[in-house]
Parts: sequence; structure tokens; C-alpha cells
Amino acid sequence: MNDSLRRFKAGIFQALAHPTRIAILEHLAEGECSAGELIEKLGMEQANVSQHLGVLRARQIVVNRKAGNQVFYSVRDPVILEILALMRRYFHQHLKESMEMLEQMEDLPVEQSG
Amino acid sequence: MNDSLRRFKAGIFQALAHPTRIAILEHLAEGECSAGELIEKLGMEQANVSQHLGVLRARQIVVNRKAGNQVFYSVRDPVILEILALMRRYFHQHLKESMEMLEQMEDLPVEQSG
DNA sequence: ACACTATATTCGAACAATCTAATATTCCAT
DNA sequence: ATGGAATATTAGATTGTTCGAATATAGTGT
Repeated sequence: MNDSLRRFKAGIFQALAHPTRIAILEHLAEGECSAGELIEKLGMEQANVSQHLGVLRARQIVVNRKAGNQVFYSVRDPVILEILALMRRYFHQHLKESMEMLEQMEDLPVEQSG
Repeated sequence: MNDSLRRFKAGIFQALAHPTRIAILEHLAEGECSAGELIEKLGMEQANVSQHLGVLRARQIVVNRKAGNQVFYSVRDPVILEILALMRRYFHQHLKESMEMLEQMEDLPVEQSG
């Protein structure tokens, strides 16, 4: 009972847990946007962006509207954007540790052979 | 903005994206708690809970304090709890769809009349 | 019907996360 | 030192996620 609620929440977090999907949502925060525009802005493979949109759609984080040839996406509920805004705040509050974490994530020293 | 910033955020969301870790954080929301208490409250394997605590620790979402034999955990920054509270709000605002999603997720039969 | 554009889906390999069982560490008491 | 309790770590099988390539679907104009 409580666990399925948590599985639901975990599912939403899982959907947010990818840099590309965060980028998509940050673009959509400024308003509705077509799939094509997103692909262009992100500079990524069409199929890849479409797959990520699929993940967001499956969780109903975004909704879409067809207009002729195109599909326009938007964030269904601004609460999701509030969550992203809080995450930004979290990042800034812990800027120092965050930077260290980023450094570790990015320039992992390679083990020396010998 | 920067992709590494988004990778950082995605990492936090990833850390939140598991029912057990959400349960841990919801317990910790009520105050500091030892690993043992968490294990008991959750009714899960010791190693498993410890691994999940490890994930939360790695992202610095929780901090710990040793007292003798025991290790007490707490949430480092209440912003994380605010994020969880927003998620609860999100769930309630979309209760209907959420329930449908849960049913699909679990393949539970809906209450049948008859 | 045909070509063209926009978007979605499927497939399979590469990679990451999760679980259990076993083992290791740390602290306290004797 | 030795034993026992609390917690952490490792190993390995399993499952889930992500990517690019290829393919499919749907709408538009002719």
C-alpha cells in the first residue's frame, strides 16, 4: 500500500534521472515546444530525443498535442517545474561540495598500471 | 546550461529513484535514526538497507554520525524533504491517473462488482 | 497513388543498478 | 586478545536503462 505509493514516486524520480530529460523539461519550462525544435536545441539524434520524450510521456510528466505534421510537447503540471527549481536551489546551496562531486564524476583518475 | 550541471541533478534524482530509498528518507524526515532502526522499520535485509544508505551517502543526501556501536543517519538538507513533499502533492493532484498508473504497474485487478 | 517531412517504435549490444549471500570492519566488554 | 553486536563492503547473477541504426507510422502537398 505505502510501498506502491513509493514505487510511483520512485518512477517519477527515475523519469527525471537523466540529463537529457532534464534538459528537455528545462526547455519546456519556457513553454510548449515541438519535438523537432527540441531535437534541434539539444543537438541530439532524433530517435534518442524521441525515446526520452517517450519516457516522460509514459509517466505523464509531459503531454502532447498534434498539429498537422508536428507534435507539440508541454509539461503537464508545474509542480514538476517546482521540483526542478528546488533542485537548482539545492545545487546552489551546496555549490562547493557539488563542484567537488562533479570533478570526481568527470576527471576520474585512471588507475596506473604497474 | 551546462550538461555537467544536469548530470549532477540527474544523479540526485537517480538517488531518489528507488522505493526503499524514499522510505528511508521518509523515516529520516521525522528525525535522526540509526541504521539498525531503519532496518527494523523497513523489515528488509541488513545488507540491502546498508547499500541503499550507501547510495544516499555517496550523493551526500544523508549524513551520518557515529555513536559507539551505532551509526545515526539524518537528511543533510531539508530541501530534499521539500522535494519529497512536492512529489506527494503531485501524487495527490493526479490521484486518478496515478491510481491507474499504479494498477498498470502492478497488474492489480480493479475491484470488480459482481 | 507518390514523394516528402516529422515523429515514433523496435532491435540488440553496451552499460548501470539491484539483489542475496558471504565476508570484513568497527566498537565495546570481558 | 577474544567474542559479540552493529554496520559496511564485495562478488556475482539478474534485471533494467541507454544508445544508434534501421524501420514504421502519420500528415501534407501534388
